[in-house]
Amino acid sequence: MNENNESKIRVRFAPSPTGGLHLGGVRTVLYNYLFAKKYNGSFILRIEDTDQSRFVAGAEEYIYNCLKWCGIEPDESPEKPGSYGPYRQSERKEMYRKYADQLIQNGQAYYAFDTTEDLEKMRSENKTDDNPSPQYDSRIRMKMQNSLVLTNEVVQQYLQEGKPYVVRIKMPENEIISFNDMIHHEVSFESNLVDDKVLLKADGMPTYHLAVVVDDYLMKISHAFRGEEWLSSAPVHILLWKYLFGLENMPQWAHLPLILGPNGKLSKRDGAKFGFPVYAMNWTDPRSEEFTEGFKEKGFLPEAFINLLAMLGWNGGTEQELFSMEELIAQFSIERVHKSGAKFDYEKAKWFNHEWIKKSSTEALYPLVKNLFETKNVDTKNEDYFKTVIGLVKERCTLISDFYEQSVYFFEAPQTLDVEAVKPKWNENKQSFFEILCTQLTELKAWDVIEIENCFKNLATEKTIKPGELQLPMRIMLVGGKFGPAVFEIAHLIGKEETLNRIQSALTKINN
RNA sequence: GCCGCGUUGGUCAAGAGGUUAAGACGCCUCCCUUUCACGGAGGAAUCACGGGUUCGAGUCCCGUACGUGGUACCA
Repeated sequence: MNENNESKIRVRFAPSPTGGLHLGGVRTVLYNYLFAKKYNGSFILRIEDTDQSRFVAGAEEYIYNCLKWCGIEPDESPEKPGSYGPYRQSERKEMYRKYADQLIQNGQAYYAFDTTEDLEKMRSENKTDDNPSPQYDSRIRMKMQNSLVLTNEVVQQYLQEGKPYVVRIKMPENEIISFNDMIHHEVSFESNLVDDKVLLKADGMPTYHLAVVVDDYLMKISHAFRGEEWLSSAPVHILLWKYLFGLENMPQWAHLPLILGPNGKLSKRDGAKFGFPVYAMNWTDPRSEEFTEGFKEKGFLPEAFINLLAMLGWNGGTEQELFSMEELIAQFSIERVHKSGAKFDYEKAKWFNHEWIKKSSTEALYPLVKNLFETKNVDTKNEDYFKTVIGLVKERCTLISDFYEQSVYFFEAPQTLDVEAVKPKWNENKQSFFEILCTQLTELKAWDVIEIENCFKNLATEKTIKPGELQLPMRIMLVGGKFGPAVFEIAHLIGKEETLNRIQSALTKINN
């Protein structure tokens, strides 16, 4: 970045509230946020709701919730206005028109009265194999119904009659429009190949193109990060900056590489198809009722989610892969953001979560796991006991939801036992071992790990069976399957009575 | 079609003219643990292709291929 420290760093994330917030969106927020925090700047959340037809109830609220979950608090937002409000574009509607008027007056934009039908007709008439999508550009604009073609009288008359119109930018001819992107560096376009984009819609709302420029100016945005899908429309924005506010005031652009799915741009359909979340949090479209799973509900820790997103397109240049938000803020640099898109790998994502679960304290995990067990209606006994269990099993949990199967047996006797794992090698001697074990354990004075283990091993020696051969059956009896921490540890925790009950009930099952 | 952007193992990636081309995920083998994990030791696997420039190219240039985005009164 430039060492121009004169003006304050101000960045923004500007989503349109039309549905779930996906991976790429969160990563854009993240990079914005990291950049702002690194340079002591401000991070602004602006809601780009200029398309009334795409309004979705609850979508804005949902965005706030996602950011909150991620641990990203905007410095300014519709909920927390700063001095550049309002922060919703729909509420700024009146601010855009004068800029559109200014452009028209300067001959840099014009009124266009073409109806949807006119446009369709133009497109179908000009459509050829070589040009499947004809643009409203310098070649055809003189054949349309606009203030470039119509006489001034007619234009005034239309305006007075209230005939619907849009304002289009008039792309200059034979110009090279170039700018310096923080990630892609020099990028250039030929003006002849860019169409006359609509700036102001018939309903008086600005399109993204006008709104983003005007708002970034008015909100004193210093650096503008957005997805690479915007790179193609950058020339329109550059021109608008030049016309309206001066290139010297334009924010520095950074077009972030896309996050790709298994085949192409990541979509919510990929998630359903390949079994991984795409949105930060659960989202149900209020109209279609279509449900899309979120990382949060899938069992991801926000720290892990942030970490894995940060690494998708950025790398500190060291071998470090696990970063907390603070570490990211300290080490993030836009220069190290990649140019190319990154394919999302769910396996790696789960690895990050696993690492973060291991890193997290029992204290931090407790409320999450407690909540999980509550939804499963399991009585988790007392808090200390629960926490001991969490500490014991956390290294074998990849997702928070794994805590259920990895530790239910500490609270309830297993519903099913993997008897097939013991039956083949079962015999009289082992049967007798466990029967005697029960009586010996009953008489055990102190119920601690060492005592239980000694009792178990001594008896095994007496019976001339290798303790190892008996530990697996014991485990199945207590846990139900071939997993979990040390058996004697489990026996100790669940208590004498429960241990004896489980052994006895398992014995009858094995003999059936 | 046209325009933009991109291309190091299956995936994420280090690399900024001279390296045995890091590391991580995943996979495989072994050790630890007579469970599952954790941990440890190994292994297979890569510079899209073709031309230049250079004593020397993954690194620079050109072309091709492929991928990806845009081509809306959506953002």
